[in-house]
Amino acid sequence: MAQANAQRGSSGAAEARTTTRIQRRNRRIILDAALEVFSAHGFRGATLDQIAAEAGLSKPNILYYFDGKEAIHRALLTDLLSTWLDPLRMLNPEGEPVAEIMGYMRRKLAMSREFPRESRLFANEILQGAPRIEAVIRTDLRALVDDTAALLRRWADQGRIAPVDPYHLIFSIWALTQHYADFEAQIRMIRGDDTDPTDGAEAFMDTLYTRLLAPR
Amino acid sequence: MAQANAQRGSSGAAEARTTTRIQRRNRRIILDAALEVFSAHGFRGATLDQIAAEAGLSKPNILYYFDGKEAIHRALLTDLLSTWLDPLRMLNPEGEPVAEIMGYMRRKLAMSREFPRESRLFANEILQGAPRIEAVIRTDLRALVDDTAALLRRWADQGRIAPVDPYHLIFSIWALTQHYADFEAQIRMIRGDDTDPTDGAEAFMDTLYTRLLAPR
DNA sequence: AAGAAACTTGACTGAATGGTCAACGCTGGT
DNA sequence: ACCAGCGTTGACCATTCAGTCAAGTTTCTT
Repeated sequence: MAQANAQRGSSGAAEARTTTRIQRRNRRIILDAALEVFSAHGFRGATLDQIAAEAGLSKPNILYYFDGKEAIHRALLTDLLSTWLDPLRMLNPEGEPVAEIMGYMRRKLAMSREFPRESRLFANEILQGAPRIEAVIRTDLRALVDDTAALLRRWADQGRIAPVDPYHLIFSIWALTQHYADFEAQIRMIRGDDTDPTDGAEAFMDTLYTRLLAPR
Repeated sequence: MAQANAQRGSSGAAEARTTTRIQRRNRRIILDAALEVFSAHGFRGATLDQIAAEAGLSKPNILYYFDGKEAIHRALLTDLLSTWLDPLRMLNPEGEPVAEIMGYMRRKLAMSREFPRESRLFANEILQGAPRIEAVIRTDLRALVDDTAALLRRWADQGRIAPVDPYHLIFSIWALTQHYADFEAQIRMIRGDDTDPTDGAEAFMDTLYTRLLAPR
């Protein structure tokens, strides 16, 4: 860790860093290439040369924009995390409970379909024990989940949804939606490579959660 | 690929290979150590030195028993796959449909709890696109799933379970059970490190599938 | 007991890979 | 038109890591 004048990110001092047009463009190109490579091969499996090739830039040029492999990975995860948690934040406590939960499920499934690379990047990180995002999970995500669980329990107490363990309800939505992105390879091999893995998934999950949550 | 007289595995010729006591013991030790390391760091992230250290053997000794890193990994996956598919094979077409499906779900969940390392090894492989087990998935697993799906559809046609997409039903069981092993780190960080991640999972899934499958 | 075969390892090697550096564009402001 | 500093890269390092080898030690068989 030394030079790299082209720093940005949350750790930079309060100077008015003038990011040029070229900087913005190249950083985006690099992050996109890195997402492609990291999500396909994992952190250790990815090489700077692969990222450079994918980005169409030279390796030293990559390192001109980022402090190292680790820094690129960190930048990706940081960007990802807020995006990843957004659907959960959009739960409206004032809304109709079942519709709200279904909406969350659909948003999450849509993200798996639209951002499978991000999903795999995240899955890889958690599989390794989440060493690089442990702090965020223990604080931000945990608080968000606790709040949501409390809301779900309130809804259950009011008899507006069936009483179920709110944590497992949330985990089940994560599990199902992640699965369609992370295990896409397996699903394709079983259902045929030409089928969209998420085909029918929404209908299935719709039925699943409608029956689970219907107040009795 | 050259020497390594201590070969075994499914590719060996039909000679009566006399595996000694030491060979059996050390191979088991190596595979166990490799499972530990591969499941924690992925294929590329694992090193032979780590495996050797974990096994308490020297690196050349590891290579005396296996043809290379790749061979160890292949051996693990091969061993794993049959174990992994067993619960599905145990579905009894003559049994009571809902009870059979619940039984499958419970067996799968039990495996996630008892063999989280195997689960993560498998998840890692699929995440990378399943390059090393693609053949088995496309043949054995696919056939097994197709058969099971046909059985489920028959049960639905007979009105013994609610009509649901059989493939997504199977995928959902995989997704939920794998999640508790593969995303254990995340679950622990959210629910507290002292809680068993699968606590309450069985009850939740029980409710979930009971309501989904109840004939209407 | 002794020879053969099985087992073990310290010391290497070659390739891959993250990162550095000095030198060379190129561009925008004046 | 010029030049300061941003942008770019070929050529290099240092380290890591899979795999080799020759020389040992242990175990089995008779």
